[in-house]
Amino acid sequence: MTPTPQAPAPQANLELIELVAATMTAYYRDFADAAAREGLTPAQAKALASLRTPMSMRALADRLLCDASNVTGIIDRLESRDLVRRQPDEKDRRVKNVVATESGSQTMRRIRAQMTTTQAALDTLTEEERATLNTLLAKLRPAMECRLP
Amino acid sequence: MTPTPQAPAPQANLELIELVAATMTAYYRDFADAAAREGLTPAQAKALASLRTPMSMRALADRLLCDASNVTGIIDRLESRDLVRRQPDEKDRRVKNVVATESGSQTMRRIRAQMTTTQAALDTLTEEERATLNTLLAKLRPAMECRLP
DNA sequence: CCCACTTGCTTGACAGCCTCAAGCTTCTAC
DNA sequence: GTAGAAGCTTGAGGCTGTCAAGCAAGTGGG
Repeated sequence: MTPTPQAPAPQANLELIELVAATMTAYYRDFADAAAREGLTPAQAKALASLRTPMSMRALADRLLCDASNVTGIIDRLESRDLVRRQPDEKDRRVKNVVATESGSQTMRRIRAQMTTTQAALDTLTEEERATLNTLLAKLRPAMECRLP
Repeated sequence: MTPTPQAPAPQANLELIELVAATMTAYYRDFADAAAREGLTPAQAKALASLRTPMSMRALADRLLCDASNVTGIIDRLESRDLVRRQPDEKDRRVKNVVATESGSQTMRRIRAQMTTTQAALDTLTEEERATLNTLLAKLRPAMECRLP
């Protein structure tokens, strides 16, 4: 497959891609720092963040795009701190549903609140600019999340 | 500096932050997948990507925001594959400058070229939209990268 | 019913990432 | 010089990630 008929000059995207990379790196650092302040690793915080709603181990592994055995370890460590609980599923006794405890939810709220760099950066934009960015990212999202082989 | 006089309702940013998070996650996955196709871990690819220009171990550790001892291991593994070389510095004999080999540079170019999901996603935007996104991210960048304690 | 098969979760082995503390060599400044 | 700082490496130890193997529990065909 050749590139789209009138593909944008690849050159045109280079700077943009670099900007996306830089933004994402900064965002990740902000997230990791906030998690660390609560004594969580990025992977633990990511798992906890996914548990706004309860979820089986399997579903969590799919969401985090990693092996189920990896999730076992992460949830073990969260559970040993009472941030999360494993509940047997009623219908299928193989399944364990993971639920955030009240303490886990509070921790997650604190982490979100402590991502001050991202917040502050977004606040340097005008309201209109934020709206535009929102629109653009929303348009970008589906294609970004589409999963190739 | 306090936030702008009429700071945006925090509510206004919630969706935007979630979009940034989603975009960042997708971008990182694209990067990690492309690196994996070349047999590199994300950390190795990140280091290699930083070596467009040669750099001391110390400088690399600062750039990657991690401990110098960590960089030793990463560079060890890259060097054992001839993607990178340590060169003694002429002026300061404590320093080792890390240089990407030709093979290393080629590998990095292939990784960048294989980040097809990100490329394809950006191509769903019109030329004008890409320009706007570029402007917005460029404006966002300095505040995103500013390092708080 | 029973068998084979699949699915959900856990365990163990092993590699890589990451940090800290300790150590070596080489500057740098007094 | 000599003390201290700076650059790099090593070793210990925890976390993340993958794979292979195993157990328990659901599923479907004969």
